[in-house]
Amino acid sequence: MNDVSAVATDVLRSFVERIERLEEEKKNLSEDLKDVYSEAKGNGFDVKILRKIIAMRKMEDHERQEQEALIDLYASALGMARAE
Amino acid sequence: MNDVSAVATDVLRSFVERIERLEEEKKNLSEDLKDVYSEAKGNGFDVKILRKIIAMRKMEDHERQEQEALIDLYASALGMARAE
Amino acid sequence: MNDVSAVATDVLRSFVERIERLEEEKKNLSEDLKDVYSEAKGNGFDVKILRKIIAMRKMEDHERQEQEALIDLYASALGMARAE
Amino acid sequence: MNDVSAVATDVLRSFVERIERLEEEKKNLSEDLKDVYSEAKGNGFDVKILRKIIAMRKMEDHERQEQEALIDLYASALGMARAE
DNA sequence: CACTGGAAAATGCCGC
DNA sequence: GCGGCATTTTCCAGTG
Repeated sequence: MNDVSAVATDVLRSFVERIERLEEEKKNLSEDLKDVYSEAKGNGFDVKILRKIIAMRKMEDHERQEQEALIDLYASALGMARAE
Repeated sequence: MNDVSAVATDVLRSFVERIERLEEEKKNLSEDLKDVYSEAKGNGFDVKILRKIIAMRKMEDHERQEQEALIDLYASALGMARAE
Repeated sequence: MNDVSAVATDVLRSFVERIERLEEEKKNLSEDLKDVYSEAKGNGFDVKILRKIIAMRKMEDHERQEQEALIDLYASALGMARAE
Repeated sequence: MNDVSAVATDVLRSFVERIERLEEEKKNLSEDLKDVYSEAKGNGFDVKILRKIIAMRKMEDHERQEQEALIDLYASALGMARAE
């Protein structure tokens, strides 16, 4: 194997390692999340409802951003119409 | 509000915060991952293939072989030529 | 509301309806597809593999071969044994 | 090839055909959708905004269903029988 | 012609 | 163990 591909191989290997490292961390966080839900369950909370609450809070956030985006969108659409 | 439900509310709030915190961290890692793939792309690697490689490494060898075998089986039943 | 915008409103409404109609039909087809896969599963077929087969058939031969070649290249650079 | 696998092959082939047929139909609908959006654009509508409107109508629908689901969820968590 | 955002598909997880 | 749901990942069309 020549030097060029040897270098590329090293770079590839490095990317693969970084990716696998990050995915490992993500997996750990997923497990932490599962644990927190379990703990909540152990404290008498209904996990399904808890998830729903989290989802709704996320959605409200998202919704707010959507509204903003829509306003921007209309604004630019009207701006473009005027420009032409 | 009585003491009992006040306590429950606090506990609930605490769970929600922990969950949202963890989800935030996961989201950050996902962005980091995206960045690494971008960087790899910038270095001339094919992201799609890279993802496939990562997936293959995740899979155990025998598992992968079983899957390949099944694909071959179905493919040959359908008269498909497989790439060598 | 004046005539011009009344007309535009009607036209808009008509587009929205046509779009939603088409999306509804698409959704129905997606459900049909799910059903067929379920039925295949009930007949002993491995759905995951079946999906892979369908994907392979969609891909042109040379395209598939190029992809396989790249995977081999990356895999061998990483010292991964490929299933034969 | 013996009779058993010959039969299985036929069944497999039949599933593959049904799936590909359905996917073909879906693809056609996607193209129809694209055409409608194009036509709307030709009539002076902003496609991006149009898509947003469609999405919002879908979301409002979805939202309503979510609310219903949440009520059911709380009701069942509290052990309340809901009217059927 | 690469990039972004949005649609579609696939995977994994949960309760039953 | 299976089906349904939610999340994640992949794909693709439109845009600059």
